[in-house]
Amino acid sequence: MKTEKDVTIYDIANALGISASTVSRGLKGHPYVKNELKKQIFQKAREMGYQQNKFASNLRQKYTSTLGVIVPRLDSYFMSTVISGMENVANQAGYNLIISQSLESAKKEAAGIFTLFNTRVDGLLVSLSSGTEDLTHFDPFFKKGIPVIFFDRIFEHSQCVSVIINNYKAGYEATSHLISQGYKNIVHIGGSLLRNVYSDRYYGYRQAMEDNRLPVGENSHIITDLSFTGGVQAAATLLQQSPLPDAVFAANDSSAIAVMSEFRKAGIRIPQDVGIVGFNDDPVSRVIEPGLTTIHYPGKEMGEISASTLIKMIKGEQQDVLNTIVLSHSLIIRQSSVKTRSNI
Amino acid sequence: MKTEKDVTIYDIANALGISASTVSRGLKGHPYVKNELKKQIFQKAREMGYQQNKFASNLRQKYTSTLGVIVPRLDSYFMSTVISGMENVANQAGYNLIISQSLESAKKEAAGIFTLFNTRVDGLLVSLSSGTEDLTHFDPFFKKGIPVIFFDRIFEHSQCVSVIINNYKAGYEATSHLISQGYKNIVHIGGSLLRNVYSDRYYGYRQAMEDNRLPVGENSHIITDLSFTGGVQAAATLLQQSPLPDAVFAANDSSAIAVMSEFRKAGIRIPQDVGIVGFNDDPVSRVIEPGLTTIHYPGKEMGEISASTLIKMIKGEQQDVLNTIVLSHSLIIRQSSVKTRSNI
DNA sequence: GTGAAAGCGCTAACAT
DNA sequence: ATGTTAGCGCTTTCAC
Repeated sequence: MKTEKDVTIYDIANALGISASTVSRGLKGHPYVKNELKKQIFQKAREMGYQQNKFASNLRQKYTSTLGVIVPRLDSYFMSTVISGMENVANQAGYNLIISQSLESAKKEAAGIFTLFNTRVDGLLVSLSSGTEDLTHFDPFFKKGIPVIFFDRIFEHSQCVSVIINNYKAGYEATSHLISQGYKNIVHIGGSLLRNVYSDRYYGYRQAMEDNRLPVGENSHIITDLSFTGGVQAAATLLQQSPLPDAVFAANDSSAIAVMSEFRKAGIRIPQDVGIVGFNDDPVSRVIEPGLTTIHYPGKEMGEISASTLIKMIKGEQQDVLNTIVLSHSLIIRQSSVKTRSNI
Repeated sequence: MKTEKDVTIYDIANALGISASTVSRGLKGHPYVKNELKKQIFQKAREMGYQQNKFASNLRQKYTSTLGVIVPRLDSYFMSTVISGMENVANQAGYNLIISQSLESAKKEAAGIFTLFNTRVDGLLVSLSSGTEDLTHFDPFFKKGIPVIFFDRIFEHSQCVSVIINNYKAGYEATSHLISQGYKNIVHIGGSLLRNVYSDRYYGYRQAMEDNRLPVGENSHIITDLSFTGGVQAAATLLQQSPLPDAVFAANDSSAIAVMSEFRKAGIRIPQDVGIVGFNDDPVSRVIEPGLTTIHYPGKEMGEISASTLIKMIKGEQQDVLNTIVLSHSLIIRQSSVKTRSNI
């Protein structure tokens, strides 16, 4: 596919009757090169259609100006906002983003990480797959001292910075809100407890229940893949319980909405009969009826902060003591969980 | 940041008492190397923590196994499914994806394209920004014969393959459906006519109106950025018209839903008073009430086909005559546009 | 200020 | 089947 030969700094040097090293220096604004000459070099470079060869440059310099990103899935609203935020920051700082997805498989994750390592990314931005059990596949990065940042779905590691929200608190707040509305028999629909995001939300839920002396039965916790379909199935399970739970706190909006939709089909009124709270503040949650109460989750900011922190680490501008960055979340109260007249 | 020296094929060669070229050949499964030796090489490589240096390899080979992607925005459901599809295919074929977004600005698009060119991507996957007026910023790619594929928001170009759906037909079908339901005063909310996706949908709409001898007034076409907010504004404009239109065909689901929501707030019944059709089949459209009639749009497949075609082109396996790939869409009829008893 | 020259690590022609 | 060797294009001492 590649045809014509590329213009190199040697070609420019020849055309100008100077040496390649001077061209190299001139092109990157080295102070030793006379301004006059610099201009000529730039001029000639443009004229000849010069394109710098990053491989050769990288080969010498040992860095790539590339950040690796690996996430469970690309096709969720939350993840796309995160990545959008990362792209903004990376781009402005002169970094490229190489993106891959694990599709929730630990194996695919390991393979992706390996590829990114071979691609010699300067740093890594990671949100773990639901199946990941340990961090051994990151060892090459740790050994080489290449910075790794975990965001959202993290794993505690002394060498890594984590960017998260306080999922425990969010889970606690969501549940407390339901309790304050008079709901008592509250069920939690969550994801794999291997992942901090889901275990924290779950324990937050439990704590809130306990603090209010509400019982948590063994049927009160359903673990799903948090897909819409998973939510439909969970709803079917719940509909067989008697008594029916009077509220559901789901660890994401998709499953919350699936449950809401199935319950309504079954003639259950939301929020009068059953209250529902989701998680993520997906745009769906504000247009659906009734509006879904949910936890707002700063995706774009999470992406921006993760990327900018990573870049600082790469440049050695980051203090080593930094370990965790916690972003603030907020409970967005809509109609799906409000029994009383008060409304927002 | 980079500390310890990397292990090279020379180190492996030394350790094994053989030459670097044999190691190189062994590592990539060259048939000339004895199986026995191959095993030793792999074994040693793993033992020493060898990591292949892609720069050096690329520098020699002149290709990068990297595909550049540039899209208007990353944070839409449609785009994230497209990219997810691309990532699947690229990854399986051993390609990396470098992704950047133009944020609908022609200037940012040009800058992104330039960076991708310098990064020496082997090929380009592009969906144009709404502001792009010509293709001059792609010239470096065309000149060098690097394959470019346009998907969704395309620009006709003899050297490029385009992957699209038939937006004209989709617009025609959406509008015809509304007409068949008895709606007559149908308004279209669309995007920039510079982009095929929006102009085609618009002309499809017009043609359907014309074929049914329905008038298209000058107020019948509102151009917005197709955001939710844009939809809210469009709704405000429409609410001032008298008579009120009795149906809206919007070029995406976000604005359709915004209009639906605003109209309902104003006491207008959907679909009895006003019928609404969107575009994209965003997951929202099936959970909202009433369900939104919309055009299903195969995002993931569009991504997969674009990527696999690009890879074929890079490898020279693609026939040159190929110019456009049209994927099929379908009209998903839900409640928002159905006046009669028939329902799906 | 500018030039000469030695690599960076890998690959591929050529030799054996 | 394996080794030798000459670059790929750039950066970076070290001279001058």
